[in-house]
Amino acid sequence: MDRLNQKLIEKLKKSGERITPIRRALIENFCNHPKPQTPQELLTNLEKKGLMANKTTVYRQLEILVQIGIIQEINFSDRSKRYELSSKDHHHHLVCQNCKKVEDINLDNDLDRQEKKIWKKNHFKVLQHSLEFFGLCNRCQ
Amino acid sequence: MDRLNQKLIEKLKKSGERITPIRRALIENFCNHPKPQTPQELLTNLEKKGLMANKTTVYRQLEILVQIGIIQEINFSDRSKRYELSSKDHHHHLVCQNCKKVEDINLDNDLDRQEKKIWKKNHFKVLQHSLEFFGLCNRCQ
DNA sequence: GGATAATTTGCAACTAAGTTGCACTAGAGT
DNA sequence: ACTCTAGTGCAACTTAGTTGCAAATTATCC
Ligand SMILES: [Mn+2]
Ligand SMILES: [Mn+2]
Ligand SMILES: [Zn+2]
Ligand SMILES: [Zn+2]
Repeated sequence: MDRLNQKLIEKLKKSGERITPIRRALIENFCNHPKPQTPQELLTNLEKKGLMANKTTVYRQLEILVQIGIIQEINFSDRSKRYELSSKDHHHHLVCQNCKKVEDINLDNDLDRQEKKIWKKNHFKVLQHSLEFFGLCNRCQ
Repeated sequence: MDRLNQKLIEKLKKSGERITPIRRALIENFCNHPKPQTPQELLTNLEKKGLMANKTTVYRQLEILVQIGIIQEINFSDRSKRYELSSKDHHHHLVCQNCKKVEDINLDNDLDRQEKKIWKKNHFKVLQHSLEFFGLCNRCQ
């Protein structure tokens, strides 16, 4: 966990970005929270750690961290986007509509096959996809 | 096309809703435009037909039409949600990132299988999912 | 057709997410 | 320590969507 933290800071540095308290805190936060977070939630979490950041800054940092590939954007069809550490294995989510718990799920081979089919059938070149499942977790049924 | 129109008006009426010019126009619009539209686009399209509607009204009608099941909400991860006629066969979309063209695509058996697997493995009851593909259409590659 | 009651509509004011320009601050290399 | 550039905060703005309420419209009953 702390190793990951260091590794990501290195990655930031190598991309030519400066290491600032806010960036450090954001990365640390992402390393410790597996659940995809909204900018608003991030802002609150930073405050809890005693760092009064500005929302403009958070939005700007999120954009940069996405570009570098440290985090990724996820869409749960609510008002605002969410962000989580980008993992090596591309995955999707099971979102409980009741308790809001989020589970990771991995079914990538299948999606790859789909995209190849799409290429053959529709001559459409898929560059990315979004897939999320909504329902009830084992506790909430 | 015109038959469909009538059928949907009937469905509205049976659900206890009144038939108003705006509702008529909205349904007609959905019948004639296959592409998923934003509330803003809908508003503009109604205006083109000479119907000056209010945005509040459009938002309220969209909510009702979704509840009745006449239209469905789609999320292309942009700023605003989109709406299209709900078809009998649940489907997904290929969205061209260049020309914004939208193609329908049907791969439901596979998703059903996935959801059964998810049930067995994670004990998560999937109630709905969102899946959209983004990339380049045959013309734009 | 006209009165009535309940829906629907429009308006204005509001919330919430996100963006922009600009002046000020603070990292990193010398 | 100095300098230059990148990062930050603030205020003002945009855009999507929501809410309360008064006025207009629809369906129903006579
Ligand atoms: Mn995840
Ligand atoms: Mn469609
Ligand atoms: Zn749950
Ligand atoms: Zn295209």
